[in-house]
Amino acid sequence: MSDINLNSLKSLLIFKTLYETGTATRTARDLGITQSGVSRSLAQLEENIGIALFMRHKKRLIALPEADELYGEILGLLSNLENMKHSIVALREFGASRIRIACAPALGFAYVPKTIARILSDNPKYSVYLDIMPSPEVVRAVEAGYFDVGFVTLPVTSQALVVDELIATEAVCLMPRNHSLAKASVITTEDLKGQHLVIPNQPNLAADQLLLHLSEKNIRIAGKTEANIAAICSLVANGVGITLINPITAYDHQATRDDLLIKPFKPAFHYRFGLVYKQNWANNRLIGLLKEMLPELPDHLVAERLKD
Amino acid sequence: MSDINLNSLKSLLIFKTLYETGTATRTARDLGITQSGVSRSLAQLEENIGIALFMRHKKRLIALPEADELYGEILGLLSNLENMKHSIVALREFGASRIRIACAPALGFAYVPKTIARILSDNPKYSVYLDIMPSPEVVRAVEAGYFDVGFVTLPVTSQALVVDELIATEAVCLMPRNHSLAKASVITTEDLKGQHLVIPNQPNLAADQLLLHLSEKNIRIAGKTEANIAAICSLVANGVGITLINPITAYDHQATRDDLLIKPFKPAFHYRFGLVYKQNWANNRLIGLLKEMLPELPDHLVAERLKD
DNA sequence: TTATTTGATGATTTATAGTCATGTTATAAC
DNA sequence: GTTATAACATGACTATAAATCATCAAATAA
Repeated sequence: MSDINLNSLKSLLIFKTLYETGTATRTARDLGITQSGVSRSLAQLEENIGIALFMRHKKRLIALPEADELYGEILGLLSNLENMKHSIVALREFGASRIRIACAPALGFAYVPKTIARILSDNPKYSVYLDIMPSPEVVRAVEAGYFDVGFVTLPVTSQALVVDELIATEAVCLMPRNHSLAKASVITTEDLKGQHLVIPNQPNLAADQLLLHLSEKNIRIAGKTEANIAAICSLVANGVGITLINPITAYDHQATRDDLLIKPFKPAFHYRFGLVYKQNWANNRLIGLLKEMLPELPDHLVAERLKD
Repeated sequence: MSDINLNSLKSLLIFKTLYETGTATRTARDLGITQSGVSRSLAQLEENIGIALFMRHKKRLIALPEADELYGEILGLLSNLENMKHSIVALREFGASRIRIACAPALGFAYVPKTIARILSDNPKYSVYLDIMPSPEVVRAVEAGYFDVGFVTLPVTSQALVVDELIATEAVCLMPRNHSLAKASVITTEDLKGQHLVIPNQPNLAADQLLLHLSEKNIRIAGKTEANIAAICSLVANGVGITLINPITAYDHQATRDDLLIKPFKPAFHYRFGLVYKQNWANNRLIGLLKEMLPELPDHLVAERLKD
């Protein structure tokens, strides 16, 4: 008597139709059941919620004020339910349509946004949430469930996540168009002698390798500026110095300004980027799209072993 | 496969708990059912909506991205349902909690609003909708279902509605405090000779009776002003003339200004007010309250036969 | 290796929802 | 007044859906 049991939405639907049509017979016909079924359903609903909803007067069902109010409530609930059904259809059709992406800075400012834009132009239904953070934080955020997938600089060590390698490239040298090295076709470690270097302030495998290499070869640079990766290109363009940087970031920035030059660099410092996610996302359509829709890199930037 | 059958909310609740607890065993314990029931319910839900929600991996259930989204949807739906249950409990406790009241002007500006205020101060849960219109329109509006109850001037003829008589009073004479008749203790028809009368412009039994009576007795008045009942008292207070009016309106207005006098009038012109509503509201609690909570009238205003 | 935990499944029971046949009451038609 | 029609209720029955029991298989912890 006291606790309301609304597991069966059917009785609510029958009530709603009854309220709208006014007679049990008509309701039964509309819903494709029998009149006695409607009568029973109503009686049971009233018993269940402990409220008389219709007055039985001269063999007619007359809606009581309580029925008016319940009807209003039910309209809301049923429309909510209808929305959910639509969402389910969409889910079935397109799979999960929301993805939270954490992205390392190297890819986060243009490369991944470009990818997302491509996906969304084909499938406007998806919702995307994108944030940029250093690779180690990306890994932690995905492990913790704050994000669904992460773009990271490889290698990463995480036994909880699936790691797909996506891109392998070699560092390139970025310099102002009017730089003294502008005519060289390839830049080497030797060329850096006496130069001012601009390097990322985040721990960075390639930059570390470079500095180690310079010290091994006993090459002295004029000085260095450490900066956030988003600011490096601007520093270079303004003549602060030259930088060794992953080619994706380099091309992303060069595309928006004409005062920068990109040069190959020897020896090769490798950058590898990948996607990390939990096992349960393995067969997800959005993950698939993220991999498929990555912009092509200029051929000469792709490391040999990924070219096949 | 294609049409979604969500008659059973139970499966949604089981899914929700499963999503939250992470294991079917725990879910079963929490919900007081068996583990096999949970397993079956989930399998059936997935089959029903055509979406895999959990990945079965090493005898564990791992939520898929689709489950994340469905969970969000279900939270909304279930909170909606919870609200509805609360509404139902309130309905059971207090009956229908919304009432639409149509009211004749005589009672609509102060008497009924005062009643409503009393009811709401005791039971803030109720929602009230109040409108003012002439008695015949009140009757039609209630018959048509646009309003739940109506306060009307009696008599009314409607076989579709229940009519409860609430108040029987006699017309009183309202005049400015500085009027020449201000010293009389009782006003009679004779006293109206040569006076300017202010009367309601709506068809009105008492006013009609008065005019008939005056013409029968061959009493000539100086002139008359017909006005909306809401404006009559202001006209009187400003010296336009005197009026014969129902005592409720008279006292309502006199209470807010000190330049008006109320005098008994002979012979008696009766006013009767009543409540009209459809049969299905007969036992409604709000109707009962409306009757109970009417402000007391000063004793001398109540007609003899209602005094008991 | 053993004990424990987890989810899945066949067989069975239980509970629910609905039908059928019929009854009663009211209204409309003749 | 009689008859036909239409409304809702109800006892008895049935089909369907839901849950259980008992048991299995896989994984993990002791």
